[in-house]
Amino acid sequence: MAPDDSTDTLVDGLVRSAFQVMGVLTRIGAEHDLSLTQLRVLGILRDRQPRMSELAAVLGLDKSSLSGLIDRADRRGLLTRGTHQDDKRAVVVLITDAGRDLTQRLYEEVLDALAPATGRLDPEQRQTLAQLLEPILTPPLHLTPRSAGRR
Amino acid sequence: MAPDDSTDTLVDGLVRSAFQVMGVLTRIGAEHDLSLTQLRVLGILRDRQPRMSELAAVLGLDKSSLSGLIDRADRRGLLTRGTHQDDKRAVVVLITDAGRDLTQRLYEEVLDALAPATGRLDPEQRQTLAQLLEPILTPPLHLTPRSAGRR
DNA sequence: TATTGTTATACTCTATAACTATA
DNA sequence: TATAGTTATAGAGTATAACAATA
Repeated sequence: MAPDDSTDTLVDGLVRSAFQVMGVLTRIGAEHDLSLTQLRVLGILRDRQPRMSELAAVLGLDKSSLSGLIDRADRRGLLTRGTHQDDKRAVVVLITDAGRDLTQRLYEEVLDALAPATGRLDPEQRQTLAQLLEPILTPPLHLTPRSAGRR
Repeated sequence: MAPDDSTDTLVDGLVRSAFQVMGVLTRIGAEHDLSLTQLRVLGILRDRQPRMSELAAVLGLDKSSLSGLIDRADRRGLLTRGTHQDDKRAVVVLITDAGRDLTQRLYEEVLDALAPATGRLDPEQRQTLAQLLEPILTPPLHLTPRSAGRR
């Protein structure tokens, strides 16, 4: 309520940069026949093995929406479904080697695509920018890391 | 190529903040039965009267995709189609008063929704952050402002 | 009874291809 | 001929509702 000028300007910049970044992610995803959501799923699976319901919560989707999404990525061999040790109702989602390889390639393409933008700052400015972004980032929702109880 | 640590960390922050901002925009849009793209269209129309082809270019969509999108927003009275003065093939898109009102309300909701995040910085930090974002933002594609020749 | 996930259904979003009208 | 926009069509993404299996 009663936001000041600095907030206004900041939100404008955040929204514009968000659209710009999403544009890059969408384009790179599309070049590999991946939707933005699938891209995001692969990113999440790099270091987690969530169950369907956890994944749906993180993505802000209904669990029914996830079934088809995971089906399509599964059919392409990017991930697989596994069973949960303790809860026989649950399904855990696991990235495959092929999925991991693709994700790594995509990540490098994103870095390259954003290089002209990030390169307009010097290293010190990049560090400051990253540090200032940190507090505004919501801590990622807790996801069971590397499957329940393991590690 | 050969990105350093500061770039890596920055891109990570930019991507995460992008997903966070998009999450807010998607949710607020959905609460008003608007897709992210429709939200963006309304934002663009606040101060421009682009033709269909220009709008498609800015959004990165095929023009055929835009027809239905504009149809649905038109049916809801948020915008209208007008004719171009010089080119009888062209259609310009205009926001209506109702559309403008809704857009203003949505903008305030976005500010409110992001307030907990932006409030974690003090005004000086907000200003610095906005200034550091500026150089990484692509200048918005040129759109005929306020219809060709007017103003 | 409540929760996990899937399926059936419907609508939006998007692209490709074919079309009409105008340049 | 080329460009602007629409329409037809098809596939992906999403939500709601109903369902089976498990807790």
